[in-house]
Order: sequence, then C-alpha cells, then structure tokens
Amino acid sequence: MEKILELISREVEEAFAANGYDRKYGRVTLSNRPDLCEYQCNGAMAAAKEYKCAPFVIADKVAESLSGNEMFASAESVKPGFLNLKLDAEYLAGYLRQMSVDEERLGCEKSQAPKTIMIDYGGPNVAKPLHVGHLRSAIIGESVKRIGRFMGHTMIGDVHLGDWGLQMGLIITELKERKPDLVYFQEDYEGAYPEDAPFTISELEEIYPTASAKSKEDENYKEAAMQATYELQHGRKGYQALLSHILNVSVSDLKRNYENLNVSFELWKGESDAQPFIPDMVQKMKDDGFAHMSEGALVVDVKEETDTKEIPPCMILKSDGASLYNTTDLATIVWRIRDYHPDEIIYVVDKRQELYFTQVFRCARKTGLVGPETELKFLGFGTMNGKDGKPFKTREGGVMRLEYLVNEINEEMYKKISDNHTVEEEEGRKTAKMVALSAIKYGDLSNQAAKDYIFDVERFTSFEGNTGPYILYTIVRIKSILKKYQEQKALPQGAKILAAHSGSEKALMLEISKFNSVMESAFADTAPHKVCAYIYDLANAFNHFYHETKILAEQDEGVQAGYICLLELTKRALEICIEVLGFDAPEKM
RNA sequence: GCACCCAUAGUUUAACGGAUAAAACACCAGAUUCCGGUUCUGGGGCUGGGGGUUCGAUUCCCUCUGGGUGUACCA
Repeated sequence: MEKILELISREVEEAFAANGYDRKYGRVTLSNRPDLCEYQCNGAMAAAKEYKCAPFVIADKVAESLSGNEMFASAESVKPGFLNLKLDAEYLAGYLRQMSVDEERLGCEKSQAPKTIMIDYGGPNVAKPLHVGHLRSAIIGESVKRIGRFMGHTMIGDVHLGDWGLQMGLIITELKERKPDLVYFQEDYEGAYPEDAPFTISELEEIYPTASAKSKEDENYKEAAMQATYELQHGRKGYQALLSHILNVSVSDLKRNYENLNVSFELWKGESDAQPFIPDMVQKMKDDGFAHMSEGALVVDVKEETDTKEIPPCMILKSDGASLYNTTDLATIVWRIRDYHPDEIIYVVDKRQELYFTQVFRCARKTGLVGPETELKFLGFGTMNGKDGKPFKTREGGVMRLEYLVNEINEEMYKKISDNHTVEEEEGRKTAKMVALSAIKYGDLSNQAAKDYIFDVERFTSFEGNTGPYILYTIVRIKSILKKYQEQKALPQGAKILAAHSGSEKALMLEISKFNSVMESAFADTAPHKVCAYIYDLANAFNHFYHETKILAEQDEGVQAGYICLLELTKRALEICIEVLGFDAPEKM
C-alpha cells in the first residue's frame, strides 16, 4: 500500500496546483516540531521566490484549500510560511486497519523490480576461531540480507571463507611432524583415505598458531610449509584429502558459531573455489591489453581522470608470479557473475579496505568482468572499540574469541534474569540467550555501520534506554497483555482499530503508520540503524500509551477490542523489525 | 608528504537545507516504596575555530585545529 507520506503529499500538491502553483512545492515531510503538528510542508517558502510573493500568502491559500479535507484534522499556515498539518484521527485509523489486513507485511510492498543481490560477509578463516573482528560483518551483513529479502529481493549470502594459501601448508606441516605415520603423508598410497578427520576442532585451533609461530623462527619449517602449500595446490592427493578434512571440521564448527548468532549463509564458498578461474582470467586480461608489467608485477591501471587521490594500480600477480587477495577476489567475481548473474554484489567489510576494493571494482569493470548492469557496492564498517575507545581486547590484551564474548554476555544476562524473578534453569538460560543476542546485535546495529562504536556490555544489556532488551521487554509486555485478554474473552466480531481516543494513542498510531517507509529507506540506504531508531520510537510510543491507558480494565467492549487490535499491530511491526535485524523475542522475560 | 573519513549535551548516539538541534545513560530536584538500589514527574547543559553560498546551514563549499585510516607485491 502507498506510504502515508505520499498520500498526504499528493493531497497538498493538489492544493498547491489548485492555487496555480507548481505541485512540486507540495511535498510534505514529517514534522520536526511534534508539539506544533504531525506533518509539515515547507514548499511555500521555496515557492515564494518563483512567484515573487510572501510565503505566508501562499501558505494561507493552500491551507484554505485544504480546509474541510477529510484527511486532515487541521491544516494551518504559520509565521514565515510553514504549513502545519494534523491528520484526522479516523483517517489514520483507517490507514492502520488497512495495514492490519496484511499480517505478513503490514502493507509494505515488495520491490517492483526485484533484484538478485549477492552479499559477501563473514570472511572467517578456516582452522581459526571466530573473533570479535568477525562480529560486525556477520551482524550487519545478516541484517542487510534480511532487509533486502523482506523488500522482495533475492538475497544470496556468501561466507567467503579464507581457505587458501600458506595457512593450509602450515597446518599440514605441523600435522606431519606430530603424526608422520598417517596415510595422508605416504606418497605412494593408493587406497581410500579415512572418512574421519585425524584431528578435532580444538586440536586444529591449536595447531595453526603453533605452526605459524614455528615458521617465523625456523626457516626450514617455513620452507616445508611453503612446499606443502605448493604440493597441495598442485594436486597432491593426500594433502587434498587433508584439506577437505580441515574444511569439514572447521566449517561445521563455524556453522555452529554462526548459528548461535542467528546468522546463516546460502553459500559456503571460499577463496579456493575461485582458484580455477584465475589462469583464464589473467590470460584474458593480458590478451585484451589491460594487464601489463610494472616493477616486476602484473598490474592493471585503474586511475581515472577525476581522481583527487592517487589510486595505485590493481595488482593481479606478484613479481614471483603468485596470485594474491586481489586475484582471488576478482576470480570470485567471475564465478559469481557466471553462476548467479547478480544485479548487485555487496561487500560487508572493514572500512579500512575501501581503497583496496576501489581498485578491485574498477579493475573488474575495466576488464569487462562485470558489466554496467551489475552494481558493486562496498559497505564498510568501523571498528568495535572497548570502553577505553580503543579496539576491543580481552582483559589480557589479546584478541577476544567470539564464542567467549557471547558466553560471557549470556551468563551476565542469565544472572540478571534470575535476579529479577525465579525461573526454571533451562527456561532461564534459553531466554537469557535470546536477550543477550538482542543486546549484542542491537548495540551494534543501532550505530551507523561506517562509524566506530563502543561496545559497552553494561549499557547494551540494560533493560532501559535504547537497547535490544528494552525492545524485547516491550514486545513481551504486549504479548502478556494480549494473553491475559484472551484468557478473559474472545475478540468480538467486527473488532477494529478505532480513531484515537488520546494523544498518546494517536502518537502510537502515527509511529506505526511509518512502517513501510522506514523499511524502504533502510533498504535503499543499506542502513539497519534506521530500523533500530524506528522500533525504539515505536516502543517508546507504545509504553507511553500503555502508561496512560487502562487496557484490560476498559469498560467499553468496543473500545477495548480496538485497543487489542492496535496492540496486535504494534506487536507485528516490532516483530518484523527485530526479525530483519536478526533476533527474536521470547515469550517471557 | 599525499589522500580519505570523522568531529554534536559530562558520555554514547540521532536529526530529506527548515521553526526552540532529539534521545538514552549520567547528573540535580520533587514525588513514590519494606530499600540511598524501584518507578514516575520536572530541570540544567551541545553543533571544534574562522569564512562563504542561502530567505534559512549540524547538514553544502573553502580554510584552520584535533583525532582516525589508507597509501602496489599481507589479507
């Protein structure tokens, strides 16, 4: 259904036109002075110039034309030339009734031109545990994906594993030192390799750092690792079998971890999947004359006339002929285009990589890997800082494992919940987990992605203020009222949302009516924080209404039923929003 | 050196070029309560400095200051 702002604008534009002014001046915006009005139009001031006429004269005429319009309770012109509008309560109620009909989407229409959008987020390395550096990518990417999906687009999330390069050789080398008798190391072995991996995830997580440290001290060791890497990449069977064990063990652990965050991926592709595309891609770049040698390396120039800064060429091959991150990312684009024909690829990556991705994007376009019909978008996010304003660290100063961080917050939330009231252990744990996740995600998503933010556990886990738990608390409160009502009686036939009886009820209704426009702009700007800002306002509006209104004690059955319908709608709006943010509400808390 | 990003209340964050810059936490005062810890009501306080464009600037342009980041063989 049409956005309420559009409906209002059209009416006001009509009024401008009726008085002989260009209708473009009739655009209405949300009021920034809620004490004066609900919506406003500033067009008269802009029009004053064109028509050489005092702004308030124009505003007066328009207001006159709008008087008696059933959409507005009042339309008045004010001082310099503002047009202040208040919606008619019955009209507003009608709009909400229409929203209620569509329980799934609350009248928010899917995109007219659905796109296929691939979204690259996650970026974990195999054999290495997730750490807090992976948190933002996962949270933001997942939310952007869900928002896009809600708006009717085909969203394909790809985890883009770091599964290529020296790290694999290091693991194989270390494994060989520890367990030289394994069949994987017998060059002449012909049989089938065992199905079970010769290590567990915790061994794997310990092996990698150990090997990495050794290689820095011991030249021979490093040499061996490089040799193993080379042999792996050139098809040594035993090593490839090991690689798939490493991948399997690692990926199932990663999946478990991402699941805990309510994050999932459609594709579990990795850097290794791009490797087969490299030779042809490089050859074509050479043949087409885009790639040339520079300082021993193969590069593609990506400078443009309008650049204010120096953009170094995009390197395709190192001077030793080896590929690098750029190469892999370009080759990844090759199969993404080939297999999925996306209209857009979004990269949710640390913002420090912006220059690097500028190079990759330009190179991909220039060399024809990507046509003009495909948009490449860099969604850079800022650093997650500790309370001291510096990058988040453990108390000891190391990198915090994501799992530990999440557990810590779960634990804290459990304490909080069991302090408040007695709960069953199991039930309490489950609830704590849900609330904790809302705290982490909302704390992150309520900031603009591009900005650094401070991860303040105490603030994020608070049940008051602009936090995830506060939002959940509001939803739970609504659920509880609805439940009590249902226990007493059934909703009468023909129950419907009625024109607001109070200021706080109308304020709540006005918030709800913004739903579709918020979703649209959150998607257009890839900005989950707009959804956060919205549900916070919505939750506040509801709580004000709740404080002023005796819902369950209301004597008039019709009025009460209207309240219940309004609550249902509020609940749905909140639920859809937290769903796209990537967390859920419990039944109780 | 060069370039990019950021700068808003004590703190963390909002605000299509519009009116008196918003909220949360913290703080202060009053009310409330078996509680100095709960809840409610009220209050103070902000656009880094200087120019410019505009009827009108937190927003756009220039400059200065302060902070962050990046600047080809890492990812």
